[in-house]
Amino acid sequence: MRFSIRPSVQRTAIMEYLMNHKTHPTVEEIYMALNPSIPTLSKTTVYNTLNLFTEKGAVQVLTIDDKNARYDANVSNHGHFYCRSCGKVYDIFNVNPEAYQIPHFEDFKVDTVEISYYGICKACKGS
Amino acid sequence: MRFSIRPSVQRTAIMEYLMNHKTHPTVEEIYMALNPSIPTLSKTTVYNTLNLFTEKGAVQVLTIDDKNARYDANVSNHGHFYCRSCGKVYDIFNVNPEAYQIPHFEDFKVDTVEISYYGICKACKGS
DNA sequence: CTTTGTGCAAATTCTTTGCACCAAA
DNA sequence: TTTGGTGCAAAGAATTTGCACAAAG
Repeated sequence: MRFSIRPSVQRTAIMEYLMNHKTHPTVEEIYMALNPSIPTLSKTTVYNTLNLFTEKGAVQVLTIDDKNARYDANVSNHGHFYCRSCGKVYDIFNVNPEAYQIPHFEDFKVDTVEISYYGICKACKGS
Repeated sequence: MRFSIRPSVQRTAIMEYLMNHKTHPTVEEIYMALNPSIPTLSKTTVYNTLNLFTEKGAVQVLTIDDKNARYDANVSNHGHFYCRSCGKVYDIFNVNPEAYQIPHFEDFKVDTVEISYYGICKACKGS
């Protein structure tokens, strides 16, 4: 693992889960998914690990959902859609790509740009 | 007050506070600011009122700060900068205005676009 | 041995809910 | 006199913290 993070069974499993599930999972979802294969896993460790990954820039936290933090292993420029009905978070690619460029402001040193779309997804619209 | 919201002392005070303080205050900040002039005011009412305003589209909740909901009475198209050091939220106008247009996606019906910038503000940089 | 990681339990913080009382139409 | 608003206390939910034990270098 690059980013100078020492691997462990737990850390590797969490990173692999994030890379294989591009659903922007919550801490709870990651914990529930990995607990069967790592029965000793604690939610504290999931929190610790995701905080570490975030500090090191290995993953991005999305604040799109005010109830839970969502994690994304894709750190490249893309947006997200949050369905107000089912709560799922979807990736949005290739929309206003220039808006993701880090702007240079007089009074603020920007390091991250987050673009979030809110509404209802097709699946929920039908129901 | 338009938006078909019945006025009350509390509601009017909260809306006026938001219109006069464009600092994207938290529930706590609004409560603390108004409590001296309305001693009976409860935090529950601040929550109730802001939820009502949000449902009616009279104010916008910002999810930029994962710790607290921030409220903005300016519902027009603009972005926000969050200082990771002091936690203040600043308005960002006239940057990529086209990115605030509601996009039309095949699978998602979008009603809101939120653009958030994260970093360190000038005041915190110096310290 | 010394540093780092894990995980339990407890604490903290933000927000919502249930319910009784008050105010307005 | 019925509907809607307020506010207290309690509940709920997400996240962090303190600490002891385990693992790794």
